[in-house]
Amino acid sequence: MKDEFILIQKLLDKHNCKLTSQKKIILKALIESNTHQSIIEIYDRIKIYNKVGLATVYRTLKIFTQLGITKEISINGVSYYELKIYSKKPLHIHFKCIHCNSIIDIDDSNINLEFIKINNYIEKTKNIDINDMNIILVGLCSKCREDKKCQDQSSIEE
Amino acid sequence: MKDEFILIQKLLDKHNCKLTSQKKIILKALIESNTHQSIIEIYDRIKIYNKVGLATVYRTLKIFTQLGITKEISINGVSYYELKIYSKKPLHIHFKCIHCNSIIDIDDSNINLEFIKINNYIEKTKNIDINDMNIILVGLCSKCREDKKCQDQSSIEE
DNA sequence: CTTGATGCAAAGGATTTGCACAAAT
DNA sequence: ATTTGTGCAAATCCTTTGCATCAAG
Repeated sequence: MKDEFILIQKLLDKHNCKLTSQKKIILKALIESNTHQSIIEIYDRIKIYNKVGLATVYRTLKIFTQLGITKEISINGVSYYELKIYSKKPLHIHFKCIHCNSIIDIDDSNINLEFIKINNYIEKTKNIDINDMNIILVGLCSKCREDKKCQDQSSIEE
Repeated sequence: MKDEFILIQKLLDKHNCKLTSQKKIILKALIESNTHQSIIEIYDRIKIYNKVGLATVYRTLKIFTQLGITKEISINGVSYYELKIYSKKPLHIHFKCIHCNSIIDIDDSNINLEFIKINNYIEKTKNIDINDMNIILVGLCSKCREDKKCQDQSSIEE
């Protein structure tokens, strides 16, 4: 754990930010979870054992995102955050099921490779710099897809 | 214009929705603009000549999006809408400049083709149905990129 | 003792909702 | 008449901000 904080410490230092106990608590929550979390989820999780204000969670994750420590994804007007540094899945896309509303990570090195290629192509042809890529697929997850199949089946049988 | 409303009329009928004068006004605003617009932008645009409430714009675009008439994209907690049916660029991605905050459409048939391939691959390997794809790239647009270059240049010269 | 960080409560902006009324079959 | 849509204002949800206080060099 200590090791992981060194780079973050440096990043914060560079921007005159202090690695306070609250920031450590929030970082811990990010490290412990291996997926995106909303502010409220993070807040509810840490407030049980620690005294941290909601506003601090908002402020901290905003700073973390500016420094590239976390990544922010916005779905239906709500922001979710996940660790970017040290992540086992640094580039991954999200899938939102229209039926059960769950948000699933899709992490596949073949896909990631394709996206990197596309990004390079866009950067060259459009003369822009791309720092980040947010992809959200929307559709039916495998579970709801099965459920729906069964449902359709039974309505035919009626 | 009339022709374009027939399919929409049918879609609305199927869901027991009426194609009211307000819905026509909003549709017109969507057709006239060839890019994404926020609710407020649409509202401000139409309220000059027509009496339409803000809530109606919200309600209408929610229905339109459910029926697949419009597409919703959410950036920084704000929803933007664009016509999906009859669109000249049915599949396109958005780019947000971190410097000037402008949101630019990127429409390129090569890119679109690649995305379709990736979608097919994901559908097969992950056993899901994909209805929609939201892609937002974040970075520096060509203009700000140039501005920054000049700035860096001058700071070197100092 | 100065600078930045925090917690709280209040304010803000985007969106939704309750309700009485209007429109259209 | 019945159903659906509308405008308005109030309510709601997520997020930001002002301010007094706290923590640390």
